[in-house]
Amino acid sequence: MKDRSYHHGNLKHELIEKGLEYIDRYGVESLSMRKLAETVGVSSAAPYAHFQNKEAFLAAVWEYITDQFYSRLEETSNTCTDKNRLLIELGKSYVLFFYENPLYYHFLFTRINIEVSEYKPFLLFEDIATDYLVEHINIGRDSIRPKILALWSMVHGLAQLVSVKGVVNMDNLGDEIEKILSSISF
Amino acid sequence: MKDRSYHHGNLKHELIEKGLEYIDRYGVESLSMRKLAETVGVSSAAPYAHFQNKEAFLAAVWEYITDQFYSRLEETSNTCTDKNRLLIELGKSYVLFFYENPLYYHFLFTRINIEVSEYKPFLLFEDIATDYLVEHINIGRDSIRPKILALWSMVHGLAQLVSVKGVVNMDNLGDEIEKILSSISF
DNA sequence: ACTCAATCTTGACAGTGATAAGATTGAATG
DNA sequence: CATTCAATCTTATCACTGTCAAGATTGAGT
Repeated sequence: MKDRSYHHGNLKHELIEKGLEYIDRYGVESLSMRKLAETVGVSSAAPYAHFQNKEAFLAAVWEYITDQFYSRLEETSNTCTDKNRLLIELGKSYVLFFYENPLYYHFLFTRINIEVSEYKPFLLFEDIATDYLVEHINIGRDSIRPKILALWSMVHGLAQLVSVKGVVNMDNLGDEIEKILSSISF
Repeated sequence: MKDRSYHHGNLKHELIEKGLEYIDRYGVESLSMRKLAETVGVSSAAPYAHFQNKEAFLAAVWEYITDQFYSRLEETSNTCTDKNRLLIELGKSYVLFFYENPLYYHFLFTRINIEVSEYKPFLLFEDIATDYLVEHINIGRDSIRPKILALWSMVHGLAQLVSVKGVVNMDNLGDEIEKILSSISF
């Protein structure tokens, strides 16, 4: 907590946290390394001791947010007692996470070339959805893939459409999402 | 076509076209007004005679791309003879448009605060989907809204997920999309 | 032929990402 | 405890960006 010392002591982590905060409020577009450095109380070149360049810094923030997203899904998965509602609850969490932080969606999914097999939140959703469908639908585990993708697309798309004005009634968003997700069948 | 004349003659339109081309190739992130001006063969401040600022310019490009998107959907709607396949074909066009121009999705849906009732491509999709469901499902026109949103979310989400590596088999993407879209029912 | 508004250029400003050179330090070593 | 050294931070600087004010150029209408 030595605010005035030459060595900040916790700069790397604080840059990520403050950067996250800034992105959440104003978006990536207007984030600058210099402003960020000043916010943290450090010279404009200091961040480059911890990150090769701005892109590398944003990548770090990207992983940070991804972890939050994953944790949210994981928590939902763990706390949901009614297995019949697991898929719906997971979908709700998926959508609500980005409704609560609209700028994250943009930031997470448009900057970096994601590979599905390496993106943990996707894999988690896929696993749970697969188990669910195997349990509730009478088809084999292999012919299930298109349904998984349909479901996933729906949740993923809804996560973004929710931030479009006028699409969904925002008053009781949870119910609204549930109504939409459960309006189709397999 | 007077390339060397003081007055360019067609600057505004050419800026939009070249800007579009650039975004398509490298993304919005790295687009600069100065480079663009140089590309077109004009001084760095010239664009500001036609656009208040960079944001206004990007807004113009945004409308330009939106028009293309809308035209694509409209054409599909007009040329599809089999009314039973209209919805599927529309969904395919929706997804394929962004597959062919992956950077457009990012550009269209993350910069500007869209209002549904003013976004023509959304309205078109909604109209067609509504007609289709009314025709094929035995429920009233009012209780149909959640299904529309589910369908739309799915198509919209798939449009983005398709650009994620490893999600869909790219060899015959059209069939793949159709398989996914038709794997659910209402 | 003249005028004028639209268009374009030049020159400047502050803010940006980034790098090189050097200053400061905490921690490990003797 | 003194010394060393690598990690960390500052300062100075670079090329580039968006944008504006001032003035130059021109085509279209009088």
